[in-house]
Amino acid sequence: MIQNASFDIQDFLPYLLALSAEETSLGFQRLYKDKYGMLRTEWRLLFHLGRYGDMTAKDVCDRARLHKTKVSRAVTALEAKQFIKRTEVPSDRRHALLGLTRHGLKAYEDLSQAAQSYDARLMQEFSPEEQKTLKDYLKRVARL
Amino acid sequence: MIQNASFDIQDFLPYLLALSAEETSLGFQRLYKDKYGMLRTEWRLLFHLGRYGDMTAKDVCDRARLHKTKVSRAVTALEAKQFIKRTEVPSDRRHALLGLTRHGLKAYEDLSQAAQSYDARLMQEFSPEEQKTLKDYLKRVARL
DNA sequence: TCTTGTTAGTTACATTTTCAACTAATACCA
DNA sequence: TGGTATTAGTTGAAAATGTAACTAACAAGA
Repeated sequence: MIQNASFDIQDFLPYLLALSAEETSLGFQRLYKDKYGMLRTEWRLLFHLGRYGDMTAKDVCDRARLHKTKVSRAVTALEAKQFIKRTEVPSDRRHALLGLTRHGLKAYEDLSQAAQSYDARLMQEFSPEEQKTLKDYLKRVARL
Repeated sequence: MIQNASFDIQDFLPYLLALSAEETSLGFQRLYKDKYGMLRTEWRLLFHLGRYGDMTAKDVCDRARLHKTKVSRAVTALEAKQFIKRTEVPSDRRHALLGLTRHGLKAYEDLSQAAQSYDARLMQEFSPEEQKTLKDYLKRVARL
């Protein structure tokens, strides 16, 4: 059925990454979406605060590679859901420090655990060496 | 600055894939978006028709793993831009065969070439063996 | 041939994302 | 001190996506 052998889209890295990302994100989405009513950006924000501690929205933008409007809306949403709180910084009232509430911490711990299991499930088809290789390569591609 | 060492989001496969996909798709997006005014789904449709020959929208859904509404809209858009034409199948008037116009074929050839160069550029940091390994692993993750 | 079920594709609507413009606070510098 | 430039974050409108309901054509059995 192959017509033009010039270049196969199935070997195009951005396409392979897009398909893989779609394939793997759907399963995890159910966890944070159905259970906590979160959006992808909200989950990322939660994880960054949980893992790396309090930081400003700007820090989240840089670390999580998210646009400021996305972060701004995620902050509003997670604040409304009582997962995070913001504390104004008196020395520079332009930004506010974001941190998890007790409730947010619980959600983070639960989702973090779930992510770990889900990751293990996804990776079970790969040997430990392969797992390390795959993730190392992806970090290089993502410039992490 | 690390607070909770339980599980690092940077090692979570869906997250790594999402970042890598975003990182690599942006560069290519400029090509099909700015030059041809195409959307991601439209580019995928074009590539599938160019590479694998004429097929119905349903075939595209299955092969390209796209939802039928996305494909339906991409078909309408690419038809309006004169990149593809549809031919009704008399034996079953429910579906129509999609194929590239001369204009669409030129766009496909151009973009296919651009994709190849872009892919090479992305992969140049990897040795030939590493390139093969990375893509093989991704195909396994994506269940291709 | 009716009627029930399935399939291909479209349309409508709600949700998300993106983009650009905006406000408010601070920094820099003549 | 005053004026301009930056920076953090918000808001609104437009574009894109996802979901579900819909139409039209065909299939298959009573």
